[in-house]
Amino acid sequence: MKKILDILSEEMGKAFEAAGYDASLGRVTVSNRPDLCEYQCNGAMAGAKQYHKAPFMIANEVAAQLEGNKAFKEVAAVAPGFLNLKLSEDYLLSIVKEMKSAEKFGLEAPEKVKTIVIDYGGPNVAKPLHVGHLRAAVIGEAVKRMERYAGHKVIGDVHLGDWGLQMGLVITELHERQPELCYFDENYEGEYPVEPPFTLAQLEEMYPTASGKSKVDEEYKAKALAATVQLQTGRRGYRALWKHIMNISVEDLKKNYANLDVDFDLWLGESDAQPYIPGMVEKMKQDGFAHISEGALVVDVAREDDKKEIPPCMILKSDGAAMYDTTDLATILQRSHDYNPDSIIYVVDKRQELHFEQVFRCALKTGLVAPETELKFLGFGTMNGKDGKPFKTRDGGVMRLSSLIAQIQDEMRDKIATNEAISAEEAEATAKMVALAALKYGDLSNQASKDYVFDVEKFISFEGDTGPYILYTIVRIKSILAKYAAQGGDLNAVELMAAQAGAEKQLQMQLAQFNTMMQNAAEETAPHKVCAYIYDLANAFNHFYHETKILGEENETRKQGLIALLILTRDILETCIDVLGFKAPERM
RNA sequence: GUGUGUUUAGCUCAGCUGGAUAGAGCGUUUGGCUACGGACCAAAAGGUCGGGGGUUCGAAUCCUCUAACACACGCCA
Repeated sequence: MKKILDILSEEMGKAFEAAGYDASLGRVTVSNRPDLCEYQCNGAMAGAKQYHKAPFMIANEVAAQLEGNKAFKEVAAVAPGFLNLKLSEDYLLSIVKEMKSAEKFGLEAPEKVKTIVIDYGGPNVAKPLHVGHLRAAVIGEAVKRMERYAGHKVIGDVHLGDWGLQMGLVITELHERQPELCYFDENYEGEYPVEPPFTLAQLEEMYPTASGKSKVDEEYKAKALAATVQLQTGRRGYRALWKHIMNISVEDLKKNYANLDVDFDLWLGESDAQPYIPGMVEKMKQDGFAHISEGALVVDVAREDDKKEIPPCMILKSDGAAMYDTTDLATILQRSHDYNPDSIIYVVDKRQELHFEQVFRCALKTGLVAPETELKFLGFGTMNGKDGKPFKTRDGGVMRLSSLIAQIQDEMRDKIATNEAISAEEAEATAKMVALAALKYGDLSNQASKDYVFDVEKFISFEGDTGPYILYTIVRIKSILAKYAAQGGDLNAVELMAAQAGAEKQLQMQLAQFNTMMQNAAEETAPHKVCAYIYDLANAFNHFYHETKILGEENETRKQGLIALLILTRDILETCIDVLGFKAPERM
C-alpha cells in the first residue's frame, strides 16, 4: 500500500494543480510543530519565486482547493506561507485498517527483488571472539533481516578469517612445542589422527603467544610466513592441522553466535575462495591488469580524478603468498559464480574502508563482477568505553565477547530477580532475552558509521531510550491483552475504530508511518532508524495508555476498538524488534 | 604530509530531499498510583548547532576557509 505521506502529498499536489501550480510543490511532511498541526506542506514558499507571487497568497489559493477534502479535517494557510494540516480521524482509520490487513503492514515489495550477499562477522579462527566482533555481528544481522523483510533475497556469510598469517603462526607455535608430531614430518605418508593435538583452550592461548613472539623475533616471524605459504600451497600435514583448528574453532564460534541470536546462511571463509585464486591471478596477468611492482604482483586502481593517492591492489606478495586483497577478490569471484548477486554488502570496521575501496575498484576493473554490481562498504565505528577510548577490560586487555555477554546477563538477572515471584528458570531465560535486547538496541540505536560509547549501565536501564524499555512496553501490552482474553474477550473479533482522543490519534499516526520508515531504513541500511521509530511508537503508546481506560471501558464496541489498536501496536513493535534481531518475553 | 570522518544542552545522541520556537534520553528540580504492569507518565530548568565568511526570502542542514579530535595511507587482517 502507498505510504501515508505519498497519499497526502498526492492530495496536496492535486490542490496545487487545481490552483494553477506545479503538483510537485505539494509535498507533505510530518509537522515539526506538533502544537500547530499534524502534517505540513511548505510548497507555497518553494513556489513563490517561480510564480512571482507571495507565498501566503499561493497557500491561500491551495487551501481553498482543499475545502471539503476527505483526508483533511483542517487546512490552514499561515504566514509566511505554511500549509498546516490536520488529518480526518475517519481517513486515518481507513489507512490504519488497510495497513492492518495488508501484507507486511503495507510495506510494498521492492521494484526489483535483489540478490544480496552480506558479509559480516569476519571472525578469525583460532582466536576467541572479542568485543570488536560484536558490532559486525549485531549490525550485520539487523541489516540482513531488514533487507529480507523488505523483500530481497539475502544470503548472510560469516566469512571466516581462516587463510592468513594467523594460521601460520599457530602452526609455527605448535611446531615449537611439539616438533615430534607427525604433521611436521614431511616424509609421513599415513593417515593423520582424527583427534586434534590440542584443545580449544590451548588453541586460544597459542595464537596470542605466537603473535607476540612474531613481533619481536624476526626468525620466528619468517617461519610463520613460510608456514602460511606452505599451508596455502597444499602441504599435507599443515592442511590436516588446519582442519583440526577449523573444526574446534568453528564449533565454538557457532555456539557464540547462537548466543547472540545471529545466524549465518553460509559458513564460508577465506580458504573457500582459495580454489579461485590461481585462475583469477592468471587471468589478471593475461588481461594485462596485473604487473610486478616492488617484487609483488599488483593491479593499479588509481584514477585520474582521485583526490589522494590510492595504492595498487596487491594480488600476490613478493613471497608468492595470498593476502587479504587476494582472498577478498577471490571471494567476490566465488560469490559472483555461486549467486550472481546484485549487491554485496560488507559490514566491516570502517578502518578497512581504503582496503575495500581498492578491492572494489579492482574487481570492477578486472571484470570479476558485472559492472552494475553494487559493492557496498558498510563501515562501522569503534566501540569506546566511557572514557571515550576503545573498550577494554579493567586491566587494559581485550575483552572476550562471551565475558561481556555473561556480565550483562548477570546484571540483568539481578534486576529481574528483585521482582515478583518468577521461577528461577523463567528469570534466567528472561534475563537472557532482555540482556540481548539491551546489548543490541544499545548498539543499533547509534548510527553504525560512528564510534559510540558502550555504557552497560545505560543500556540495561529500563528507563529512557533503551532495549528494556521497548520490551517493557511490549510486555505491558501483552499483559493487558492476556487479561482481556482471560475475561472472555475474543482477540480475533475486534475491529479498529476512529480515534477519539489526541493520544489515540497520535498513536495511530505513528503506526501509519511504519511502511515509510521500514522502506527508508532498508534502502539506507540504517537499523538506527528502526530503533528511533519504535522508541517513538513506544512513547506514543505509553502516553495513550496513561490517558485511556481500556479494560475498564464500558462501551463494549469502543473497548474492542481499543483492544484492536493494542494488538496492532504490539504486532508492529514485535515486527520491528524481530528485524533488529531480538525478542520480547511474555512477562518480565 | 595527504585523504576521510566527527564536532548540536553538564553527559550520551537524534535532526528525514534547507523551512516556523533546534529535539530525545540520562542527570537536576517539581508533580501524579482505590483503572488495565509506577520498570510508567506529566512539567520545569538547561543550547551563540566548534569558529569565520558566503549562497538563499529562510541554513544545524548547501559552498568556502579555519581549529580541535579520531582514523587510514603496498607485502598483517
